[in-house]
Amino acid sequence: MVSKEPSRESGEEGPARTLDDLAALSGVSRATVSRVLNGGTVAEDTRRRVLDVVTRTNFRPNAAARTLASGRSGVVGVVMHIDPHLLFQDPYFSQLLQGITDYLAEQGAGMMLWLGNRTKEETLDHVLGMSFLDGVVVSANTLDDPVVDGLLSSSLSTVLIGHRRADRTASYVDIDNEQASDAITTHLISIGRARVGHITGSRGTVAGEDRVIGYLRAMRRAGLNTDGLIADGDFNRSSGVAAAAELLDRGVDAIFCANDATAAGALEAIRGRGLRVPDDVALAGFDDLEFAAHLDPPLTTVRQGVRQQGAEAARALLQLLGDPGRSPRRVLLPTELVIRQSSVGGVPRE
Amino acid sequence: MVSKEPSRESGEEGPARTLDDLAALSGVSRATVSRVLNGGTVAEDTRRRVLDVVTRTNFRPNAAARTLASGRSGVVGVVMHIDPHLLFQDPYFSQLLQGITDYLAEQGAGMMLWLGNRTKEETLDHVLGMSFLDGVVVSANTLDDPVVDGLLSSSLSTVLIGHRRADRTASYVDIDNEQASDAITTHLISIGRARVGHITGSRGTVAGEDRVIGYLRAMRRAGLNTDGLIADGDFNRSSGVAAAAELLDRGVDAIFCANDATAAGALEAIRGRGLRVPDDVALAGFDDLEFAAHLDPPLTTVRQGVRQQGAEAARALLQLLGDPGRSPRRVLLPTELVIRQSSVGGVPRE
DNA sequence: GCATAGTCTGAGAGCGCTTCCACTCGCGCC
DNA sequence: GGCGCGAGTGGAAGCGCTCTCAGACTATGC
Repeated sequence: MVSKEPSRESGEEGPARTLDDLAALSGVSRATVSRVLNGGTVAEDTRRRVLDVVTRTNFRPNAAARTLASGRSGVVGVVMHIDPHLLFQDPYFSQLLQGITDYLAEQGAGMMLWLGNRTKEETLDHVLGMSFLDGVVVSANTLDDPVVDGLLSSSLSTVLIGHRRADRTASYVDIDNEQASDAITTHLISIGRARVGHITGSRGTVAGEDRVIGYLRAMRRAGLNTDGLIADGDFNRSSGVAAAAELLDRGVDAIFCANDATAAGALEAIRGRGLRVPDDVALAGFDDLEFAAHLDPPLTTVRQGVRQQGAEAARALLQLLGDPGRSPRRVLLPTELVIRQSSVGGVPRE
Repeated sequence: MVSKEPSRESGEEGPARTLDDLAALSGVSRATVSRVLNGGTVAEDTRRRVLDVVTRTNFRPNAAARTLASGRSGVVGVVMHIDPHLLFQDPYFSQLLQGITDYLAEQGAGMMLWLGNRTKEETLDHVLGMSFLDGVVVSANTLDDPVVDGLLSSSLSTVLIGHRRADRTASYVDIDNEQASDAITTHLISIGRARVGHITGSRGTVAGEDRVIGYLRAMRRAGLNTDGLIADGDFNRSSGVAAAAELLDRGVDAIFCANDATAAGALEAIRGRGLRVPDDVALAGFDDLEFAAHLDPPLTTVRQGVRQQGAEAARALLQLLGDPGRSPRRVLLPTELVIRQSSVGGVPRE
């Protein structure tokens, strides 16, 4: 004969699988149990009684049912549509991802991840297919990206990492690439360099283009000519070697590279010609990755908190979800000019 | 007056949000729509009619409702409880992750990811809290891991990457570390080395321990003494430098390192003493990471398809989910002995 | 011609939760 | 003493889907 009413004394109860089970066990209605679990107003002793049963039975609410009934899942998507090889290679992306996962984990939010294994169309389809997602953080590196477009035009709350010049309605987190490039270029000018070259990042990326703009702005303001002083790179070391060679042929006394990896390549090229840094050619990068401080000479660069960018993006998304009426969140994170010996040789200033 | 029956001619329909909407639009019942969407038996022209409406309205089924009703979500968890720094640093983990994500994406399965940002208890709690997960792939590196224990004792279908000697019931994917270590050690013996040293991986890891066992087995079989020939490492380059120094002091004519990174460190130490590889000391690693072939001399090592391991784990999980009655899946992937000049100097054999 | 089998479809009962609404108290107020 | 009020609670209606069941109808066999 099976007793329907489990004994209160026994620590051993049938596992409670539903709110109704809990309700029966603690002698209240399902609605009250739900209130206890979700922080509604419940009398203190009722709450305690229910919570006691919850912990004793090791109850876990059914996430699907919860999502269906409430319309929110507590899960957000993270889309980094980048070649996974690059994703894990390039500290930029891995730090970004770390910043995001840290913040989300801290806030108790779940995360689904899409990397660039598939075509953009497939990825977009997969993400939108996960209809329970509350929102999504997406890396927007290139000026034009169907994944980003698709997400923005969907009903999903979306926060971009990196922004798009054309769009003034989307929420995003980014750094002010123009301003930072302007600042570091101005620094190179301020130490007496007049023929400052620039090795660009990948054309078609927001960061790459904006850094060119900042560079040009600084040069123009100083009344300096930039003819032939811009060489195309692609954010990779090898492109730095080639582009630096070009610029050296044309005669430069400083090179501002779109990122640190490129600068490392440029350094190699400069050295290869027997020139000295910074005496003959001053050098600057962008990112302040770990190795930048350990180059010889240590690299002048722009420090951007990549991890922080990830965390900020996640935070912006959660804020947006918490208050849907809220206007788009636009966050421009500050950067810091880090001057080292590759530009001011005699004056180590770390 | 609002027409309940949308005109068939108009390409412009109200967005269909539910199966009932679709049913109304295509003049069938909700059950039939569901059958169309899930591959039930439906008359061909009915199916076409419904699918037409589905695409026209750009319908996306509600994943939460689907999960609630069916009990499966199409989403699996991936738990790699490793310091994220290490995760992105070490090609082993990133390749594993790539293998998993590739396979899952290909199969149309969703993926939630947990990295080692939190304590193991928190992670376990998060994962189990996502009650809609169909199953989970978890990396089991250490002999003892509360996350792995917790998952195995939960009701969640679980596949381990790496296995646990004590457990003969869990599903796992692994390589035969013992056999592979035995083979590479035997190779070193076969080229005439008698004092073969071993630099271990991290103690407490399955891979580390099993490689020691394989090494010992080979040495014993050959009747060789191993006293003082084992030095502790931790899978990192720097530990290879230190441990190799130890072994060289004790006199060895070959060193088998628990992985390639350690071998790179050992190579450095050997060179540092002015000794030649392989003439004075033959060297072998494990993993066959990209750089192994580009060391000087190229490194003899064991190739394990890490990416494939990830893919196999994902596949094993999906198989398990497809047929719950099925007995645990235990997959031991083959490894390949890659002999290069660090052991057989004169005979390049790539 | 009728029983039988096979094919296709609709009705409807959930899945486990949230949340609106209404109801019951006990309290302080005029 | 009656009233309003707020706090606490239960009832019940969904959320959007799956899936069993039974029914309708057609094809087949004897």
